[in-house]
Amino acid sequence: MKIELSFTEENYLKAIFSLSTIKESAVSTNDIANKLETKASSVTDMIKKLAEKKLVDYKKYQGVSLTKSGRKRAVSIVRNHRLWEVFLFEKLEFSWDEVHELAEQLEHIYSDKLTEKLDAFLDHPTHDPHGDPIPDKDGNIELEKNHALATIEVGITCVVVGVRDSSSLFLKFLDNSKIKLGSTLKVLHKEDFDNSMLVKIDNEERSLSNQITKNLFIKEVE
Amino acid sequence: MKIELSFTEENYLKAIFSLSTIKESAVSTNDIANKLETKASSVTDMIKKLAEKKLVDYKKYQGVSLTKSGRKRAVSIVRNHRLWEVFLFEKLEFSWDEVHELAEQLEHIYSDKLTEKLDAFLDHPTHDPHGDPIPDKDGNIELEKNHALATIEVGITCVVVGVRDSSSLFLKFLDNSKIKLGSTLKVLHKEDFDNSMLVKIDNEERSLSNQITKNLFIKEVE
DNA sequence: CGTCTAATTTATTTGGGTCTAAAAATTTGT
DNA sequence: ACAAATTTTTAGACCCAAATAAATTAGACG
Ligand SMILES: [Mn+2]
Ligand SMILES: [Mn+2]
Ligand SMILES: [Mn+2]
Ligand SMILES: [Mn+2]
Repeated sequence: MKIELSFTEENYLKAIFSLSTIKESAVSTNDIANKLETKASSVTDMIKKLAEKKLVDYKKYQGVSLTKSGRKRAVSIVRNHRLWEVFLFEKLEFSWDEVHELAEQLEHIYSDKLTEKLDAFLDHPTHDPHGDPIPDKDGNIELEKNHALATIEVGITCVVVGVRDSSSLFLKFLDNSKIKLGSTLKVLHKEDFDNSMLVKIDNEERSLSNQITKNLFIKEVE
Repeated sequence: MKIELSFTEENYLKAIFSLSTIKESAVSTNDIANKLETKASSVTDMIKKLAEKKLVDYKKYQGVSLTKSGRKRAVSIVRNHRLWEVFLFEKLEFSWDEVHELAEQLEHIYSDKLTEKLDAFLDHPTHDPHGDPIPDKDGNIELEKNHALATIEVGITCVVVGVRDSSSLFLKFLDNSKIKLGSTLKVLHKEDFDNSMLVKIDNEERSLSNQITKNLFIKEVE
């Protein structure tokens, strides 16, 4: 019922999906090569294969975009990935910087039934441990125009809802800084010189570099 | 720290392990070929690769046996497999005839940490849903000289502790027959003609063919 | 038009796994 | 003990997925 794809093919679909949510237009060969750390020529090859299988629309030199079924497949991999991350984080008590790597493996174990059972077992979570939304069974994914902490005005209070950078390094830094999803923080000052920010968190004043504030997604609270 | 092996290499190790628990001596090329549904020549090829990697001891024409490290690896795959089966069966509520296929995939996701976390989450189970023993972290595995129901004398009462055949067909048959691990049954009669057996189960008399009694592991109760 | 950049083609490579057919070693049966 | 049968190993080839370097081409744009 669901065509067999290799891990690599699935990873290409995921990459194209993720790139096409950033810029709305067709995705370029180079961008994909870049993301997957491979060469443009390899990407062209793979794109042809995926086009054969009707997973992408492809016109030479015009970039590539997912078809209905390609998008569906990509989203289901993302759903799988994020559900496994929740499982690893909540049930097995892995830390949020460890889950991604394992989920990269687990996401390819494809079985609709497994995914749905897992989803039910986890009580239909809506977000993964990094604050990213989990697509529903039908492939609908909440597209939240996240704003980064960096964009917030002085005086506003907000709560952390996600991270842009899920690298182990950044996540560990946040752990050490006692910043996690749900943490409340108030912007006290923005430093024009280096774009760093002074915030109050846990009744403590802390300076966060632009590198950090760019990568923290927040929601304002009234 | 743990050498990378392909799925196929791991499956060969598992096959050799499983065959060498049956007959104590070195395992023959043909037996492996048979088990993995491949050709003897392919097996020889693979054995050489595994010997290179010091996972098996191999002398031409003398069959093959696992080295310490080969055995360790094989056992850890089996451990992984059976823990995932428990997870799928107990937590996700898959039926016992569905879990094996998925576990064949999941067993290859190798991460010591994942295995140990899973083990703890499941509360250190000792047996999988088919009654097979789960090796411990150090690779010790209970070798129970299982006897089949077929070998039991008339008049004895016993309890089902495992199955030899884990095929979906057999397991579904058992489900339909309301026979499961822990079921108690008493042998009323053995039919010499076709080796079938008359048993009392759930206060009901039932005739079980030799095909069935050969594949049910039991423990006598006093 | 000419030039630059991005994309594609082509020809090869690498790695993993398998197979057939023929040769060699071992086992079996008398 | 020896020929026949069986098992195992070799040698050579094939196939597939994926990647690459190098050469070529298309598009964009001043
Ligand atoms: Mn992730
Ligand atoms: Mn995530
Ligand atoms: Mn199994
Ligand atoms: Mn089992």
